[in-house]
Amino acid sequence: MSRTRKDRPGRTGSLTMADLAELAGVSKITVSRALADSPLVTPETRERIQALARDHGYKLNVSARNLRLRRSHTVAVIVEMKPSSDRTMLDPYPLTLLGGIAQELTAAGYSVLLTTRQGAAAAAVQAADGLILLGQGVRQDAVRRFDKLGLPMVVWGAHGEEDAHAVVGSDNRMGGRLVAEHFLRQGRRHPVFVGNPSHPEIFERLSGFVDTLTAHGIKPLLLRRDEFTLASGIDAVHSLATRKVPFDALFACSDLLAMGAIRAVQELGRKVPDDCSVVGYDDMPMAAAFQPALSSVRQDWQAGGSLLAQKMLALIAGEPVESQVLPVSLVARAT
Amino acid sequence: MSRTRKDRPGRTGSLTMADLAELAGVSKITVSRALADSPLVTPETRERIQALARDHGYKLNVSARNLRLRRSHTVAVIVEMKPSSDRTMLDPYPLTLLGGIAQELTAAGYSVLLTTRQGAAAAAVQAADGLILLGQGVRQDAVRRFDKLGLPMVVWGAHGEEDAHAVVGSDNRMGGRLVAEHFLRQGRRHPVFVGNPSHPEIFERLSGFVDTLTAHGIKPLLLRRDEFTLASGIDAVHSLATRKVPFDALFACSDLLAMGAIRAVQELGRKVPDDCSVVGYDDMPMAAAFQPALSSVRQDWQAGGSLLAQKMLALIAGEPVESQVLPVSLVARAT
DNA sequence: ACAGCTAATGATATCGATATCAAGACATCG
DNA sequence: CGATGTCTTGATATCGATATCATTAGCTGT
Repeated sequence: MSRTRKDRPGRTGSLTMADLAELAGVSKITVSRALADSPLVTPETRERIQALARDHGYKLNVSARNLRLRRSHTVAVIVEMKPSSDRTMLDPYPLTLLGGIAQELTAAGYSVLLTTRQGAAAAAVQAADGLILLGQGVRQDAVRRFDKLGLPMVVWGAHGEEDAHAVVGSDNRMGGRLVAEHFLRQGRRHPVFVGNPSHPEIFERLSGFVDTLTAHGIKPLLLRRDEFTLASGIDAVHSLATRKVPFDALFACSDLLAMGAIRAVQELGRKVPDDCSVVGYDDMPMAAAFQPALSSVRQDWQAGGSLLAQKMLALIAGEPVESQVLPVSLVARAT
Repeated sequence: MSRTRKDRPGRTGSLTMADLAELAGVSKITVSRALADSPLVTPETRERIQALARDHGYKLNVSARNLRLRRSHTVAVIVEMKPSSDRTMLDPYPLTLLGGIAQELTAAGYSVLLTTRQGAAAAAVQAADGLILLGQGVRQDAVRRFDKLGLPMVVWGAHGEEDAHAVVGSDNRMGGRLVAEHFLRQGRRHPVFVGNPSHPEIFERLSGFVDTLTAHGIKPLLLRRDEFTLASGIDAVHSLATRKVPFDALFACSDLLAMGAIRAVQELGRKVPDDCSVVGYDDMPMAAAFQPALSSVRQDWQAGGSLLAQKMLALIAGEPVESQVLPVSLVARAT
């Protein structure tokens, strides 16, 4: 029984370049060149081999090529996906960041390898040409751990004092300041920040907010809420009411939280924005259709993703890359 | 100053098993076994080698292993990302599907390779152990094209008549029927469907909607809108008003569209739901906080993602897999 | 003591592609 | 006519891991 490669059991039934070479009566390397459109082979034989490859459904073995070329045209994106009640990357908005990254990288011919920090899958990360970290603070140990891989790396989040790598993030401090100024213009006396400041980005919003207000002699209250849900916003306001804490302005660090808060304030029989103004964060599309129309700080997640990807591509190309903060803007509507 | 990249001279900078072997005074294969916790090596030498690997920061070359083992522990997810005005996978909700997939697969030790249909990046797909297709209709040529790769494949979307592969999707027809019955119970006479029926899933919603209504002697109107935005919803209602078409019930195929429509209806001086009831789709979290509280068809994208992933894992394990439709439910609120 | 057995390790081939260098065919030029 | 150069193709080594089969050391049993 002749062992032709045609009758290999099962597998993918895929031929190798060696098979093609035999079929065409040339050597492997000629096949390799022909398929790569190398000018080193006669147009005639190139055509012939390419046709052969098409007809027989030849499929390149990417692992073999990656091994030989020592690059994978793949960028790993590592997201924080702890199943806790914390805001996870599985939320729609952080995922938008991923969408921006994917769009930019695939346009450049790169693939995106999506992984979590935990899990055995982390092994695959090492095959990547670069690393984008989402959802973990910059100073976390995770960042240092991945730094050890020696891969080009870009991080999304708050900026550290002395970052060893490029960081891209929204200007959260500016977001806090804009809202503070908004409240000051309205003459509010008892502003409250609602959110989870243990999250570095949100901490920055808080500090921009607090700094601006205290500079004007106003001392805001911090109401800590870990969840970014409607219920959490409602609950936050209830908590203020039962404690009889005075408040006339709320800065919630997500739109959902803000909407919940507004409903709760209204249920207390108080008017928004007359008795209490409210500002959210992210400016989701329906913020404008909310009643009353929600004021919110807009940050462009998708643009952030694109930027992360662009910096990554630059790093891979060996160019130097700087950290960058993306400006945010306050969209002042009714509340 | 940019210290973006570790500047090692020449080489890849990382050692290989051969290097470790030399350091430990054993052979490559012993190193391989030691690192794989194989019982074939003495616990003592295993410890020694593992310590050595740690100390020297040894990193496995995944491409090499993939080549040898002929599997990559990677599942490719191919999403439709055309930059048209169509609903793209970059929208938050379809991305949630991806979140579910990622969570399930990474928990099982697999990585997710995210790619678009176009682009050279498609090459990397062939290295995957399986393929999940999102965002393209089942009967599209794209599906057939990827089918040729001979990889385990699962598709998200509407179910075809005779599918050659496993399809998972929401029960869109049921969604349409539920809304139709809701309108019938309310005694509505002039229901309108707002959305883009060229999208197979949305076409199913439409047909479930229409079939149920016509069975009760009511003929709904189709108002075609391609975008899933607030503006589009507003515009849709305006178009009805200027054409003086009578309507007393709107079924919008996204919540955003529904919210825009509601605002437009209210601006016309008509009451929701008294003069016109409205139902959206997806039941986004803030649907409940909308005023009036939005009724919506709930579909669990993330669960869909998990299910896709589970079926993929089963396929990879060689088990047979059936197509499946996920039930949806109508969350009837004020509108 | 010697055949027979297990435990631990190693030599070699292999996965499928590409880089390097060499070689044959053919044309050009002094 | 021989030397040189260009064009096309090929033989071989290599990337870094693992499978297979062979080998050695240590142990038991009668």
